[in-house]
Amino acid sequence: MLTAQFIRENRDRVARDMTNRGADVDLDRVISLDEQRRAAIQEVEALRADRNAASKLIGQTRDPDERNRRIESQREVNTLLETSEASLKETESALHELLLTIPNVLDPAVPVGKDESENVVVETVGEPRSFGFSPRPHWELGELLGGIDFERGVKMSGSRFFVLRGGVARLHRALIQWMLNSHVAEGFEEAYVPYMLNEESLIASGQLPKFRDNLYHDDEEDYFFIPTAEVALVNLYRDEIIEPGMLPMRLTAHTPCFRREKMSAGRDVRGIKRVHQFEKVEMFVYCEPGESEAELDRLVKQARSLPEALEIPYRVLALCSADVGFNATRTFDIEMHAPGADEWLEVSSASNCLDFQARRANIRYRSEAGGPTRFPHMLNASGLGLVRTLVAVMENYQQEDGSIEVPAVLRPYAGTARIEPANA
RNA sequence: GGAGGGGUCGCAUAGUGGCCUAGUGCGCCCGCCUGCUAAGCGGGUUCCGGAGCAAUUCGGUCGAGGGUUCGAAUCCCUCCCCCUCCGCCA
Repeated sequence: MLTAQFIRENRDRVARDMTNRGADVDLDRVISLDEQRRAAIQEVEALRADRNAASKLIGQTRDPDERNRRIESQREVNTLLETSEASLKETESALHELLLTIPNVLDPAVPVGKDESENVVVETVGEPRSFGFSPRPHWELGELLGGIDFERGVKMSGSRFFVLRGGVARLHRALIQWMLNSHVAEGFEEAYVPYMLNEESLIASGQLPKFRDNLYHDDEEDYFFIPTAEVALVNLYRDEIIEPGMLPMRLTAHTPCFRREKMSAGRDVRGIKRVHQFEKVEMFVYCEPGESEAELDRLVKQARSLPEALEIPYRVLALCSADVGFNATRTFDIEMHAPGADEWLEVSSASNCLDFQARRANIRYRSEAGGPTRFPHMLNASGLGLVRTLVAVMENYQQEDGSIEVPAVLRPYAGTARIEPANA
């Protein structure tokens, strides 16, 4: 989160960024609450200092009358203290709750725009494939191959659930394995993390309090299902001080992601591009503040190496001010081309969050033993999001008969070079 | 889920209402000494916040939150986590 102090000292910049994001934030209220808070702290602490001194004196007083007199007068002061403490607490929590709802500042390089249509394509690599026939969308391919079963997914769960079978399921799993190995080969440490986290963790990562509606929650145990591995990776070092020599720390994890997406029924309904449960391989970085810009470049480079290796056309977008997420200061998306439906599918989003999450999660680091503690910068990037990557592979590698050629890099994982229509 | 035991500074421990301004050892940091290293010697070392240009000073912090008290690491209540045994279980 942004601190009250930062907002006080950078009012104009913060106000401009909030406007460009389209976020309605009451900065005046932050500043006045912060003033109130600091005044209240001074009052409370002066009274507490009195009390401490008086108690000490009472402990040393031998004469019983004198002692009782002092206890009596301290009682009076204590009622004052109680009132002041209560009002300090109220002010502090009001300020804290407000600060938790304020998004990160924007990197000056972020293009200003009012919605996703103003995202900027910074690079397009490769030409959309041309076929000697009319390429099918993935839902047709899935049906033809017996590889994507929508009806049974809906039967056992509900709308926006699906089942993968046979070669398509293997291709899906192969992508995960291959992507994890690619990241590990580039120095990322693989991690396996819980899929259900407590409320504090979701606050630390920025999901709560604002985005409660997008999360699945177990009421009985008070666990939240992760909407992305990022949430778990942010919390790895929550309330810890990272020791010298550990940064930059680059991690990768494969997890399912659970999202309520109770948005507009009717949008992206066709196929499996927008579902409640999907797999994702995530990359995550903890680093020193001076390194985060370079780390963002590195993440984007690592993410785009995957469509490169798959030989699928893709493009890189710089998200505009209105589309950069709550936690991020700057974000690049990667979209792969899907020729069946002729559309660009978002398969990765790489963001620099600066120290925004580190402050929420109370994560600090030391660059040298005995040195001061500082907040590290944290970055995340999908590498890549499944289902959509699978869709892109299927649509790009489809053959006229509906079978799918397995991309060369995936063959060792999929154990086959071609996925044929089932039973036919 | 049941019964017991426990959570103190990076680690290990001491601490049963005021002498705790939380002691000691290890580790770590700075310095001294010594061809180098180790050892030795001296000093420092929880974390967070407020005020101040600063030296500094004040407050909070003994798993978390409440309570009792002039005063709580210490007493009481609730919750969380860990350990042992039992039950259940992929």
